[in-house]
Amino acid sequence: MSDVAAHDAPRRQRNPRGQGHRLRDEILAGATTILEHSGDEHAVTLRAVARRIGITAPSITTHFPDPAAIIDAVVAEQLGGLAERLRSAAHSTADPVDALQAAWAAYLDFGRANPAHYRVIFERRFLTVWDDQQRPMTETAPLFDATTEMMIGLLQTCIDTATSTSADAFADSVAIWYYTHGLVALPATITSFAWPDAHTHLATGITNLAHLTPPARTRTPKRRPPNPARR
Amino acid sequence: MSDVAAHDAPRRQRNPRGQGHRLRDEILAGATTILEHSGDEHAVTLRAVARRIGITAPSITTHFPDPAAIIDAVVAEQLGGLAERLRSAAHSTADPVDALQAAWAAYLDFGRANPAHYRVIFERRFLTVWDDQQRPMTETAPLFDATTEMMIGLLQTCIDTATSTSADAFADSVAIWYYTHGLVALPATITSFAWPDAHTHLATGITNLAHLTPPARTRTPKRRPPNPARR
DNA sequence: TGTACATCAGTGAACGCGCGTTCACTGATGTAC
DNA sequence: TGTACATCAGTGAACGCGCGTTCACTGATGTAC
Repeated sequence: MSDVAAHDAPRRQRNPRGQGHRLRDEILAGATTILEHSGDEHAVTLRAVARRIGITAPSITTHFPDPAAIIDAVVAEQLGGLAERLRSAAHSTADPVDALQAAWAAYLDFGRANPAHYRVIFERRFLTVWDDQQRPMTETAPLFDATTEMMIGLLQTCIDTATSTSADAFADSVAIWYYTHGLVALPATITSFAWPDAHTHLATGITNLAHLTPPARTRTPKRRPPNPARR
Repeated sequence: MSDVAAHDAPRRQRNPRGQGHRLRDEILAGATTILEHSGDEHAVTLRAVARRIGITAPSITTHFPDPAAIIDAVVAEQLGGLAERLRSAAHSTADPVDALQAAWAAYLDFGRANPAHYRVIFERRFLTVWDDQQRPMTETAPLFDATTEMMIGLLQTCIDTATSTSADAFADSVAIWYYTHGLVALPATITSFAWPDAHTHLATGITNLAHLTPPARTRTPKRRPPNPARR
């Protein structure tokens, strides 16, 4: 009936002896697809994933204790993808201001292109970077730290090259993060509001929050009707 | 077993004839409590709400067709509470800049004091302000519009009194909204990161994004360790 | 003032569904001798 | 080179659970006459 059910794998060849761990990747891929199509992490059940990749539900237990563990693994994978995009964008130019803008634009693009994955990373009740016993998640924690450090470093470089008058690269980077998160998340939730153009808004927001010095991007004020138009 | 189950209502007196609609309020209150305690909208099931207020599940159907309708009603109610707080804060002072700051500080406080209710308003997949047929939700839509207009008006007043150099009250109000949403939502999700003080951050963020003119609040730059501390 | 009836505000048992979990099993492939 | 056995990668039936939904019912209260 559902889009997900329509793509059930009909038949499947068993992995060769010693290659059972390959199923882990298939489970992850199946869960990622279900998440993307449904937009709801609760749609990722053991049985739904099993149906999709053509195995039985108990086979998943070997690799993941419960659905939450599958989501954790999807989060780790997606966070890796996001980190790679940010790093790539930051390295796309030698100009410090452009690098800062490009990295946050990549963050915005990732969030808009992958709303379900963005949600599961940044809107789940707890992003499991550290587990219940405050032990870092092996994959996620160093990646998370390295990425935040890189983003802060981009603003620090602007400060060091006198293209930003920011007095606190950490605090102002967090400010940019708050802003960009809202830019991704609010329009995704409230679809009936007439949100302004995201990329223009991002660029001017970063200019303001990062205290970028002229020549900064110019702002073009617009007239608007008394009530925001609806789609 | 759970906190929710521990508060099951043991006995209940039936509403007098003609007062059946009172049950609607009890259902709403029960759902609000479950949401607040569990932090998860999926915990609001017909049976869970029924257990909590001491009725049977089918009795709810008279008032709400399904759990989503209950959540919609909770959202409408909570949005009303938020709107009232914003309005009250905005009217607490005659100074335009203080009024702007106070209103957004009230937004921040609401989000931090009621994380589960904030989530269900602003992080559900769709905020049902308009329904499937693009008809406005009777209660929610006018309230939503009036509140956004009021918040934009606060910045417009700053512009009109020359305490803001903003050229676009709408765009810059949306910018503040993005920022404040991030300030509420990101620390709620990522609890292991050393977030800076929220109220200080909010005040300086608004100052920057609203182009408030001096005498503005001064920023006190801080040193920080190379890696953010963890709790 | 009685009395029969209608209505309202729910109850309580039963149903099917999808879920996670269990447990005995299957059948291909490698290994010991 | 055979053959018995162990291991691996799963299968498939069955279980109990909470869920939304159905349906016949109950019992108090108002209304018509």
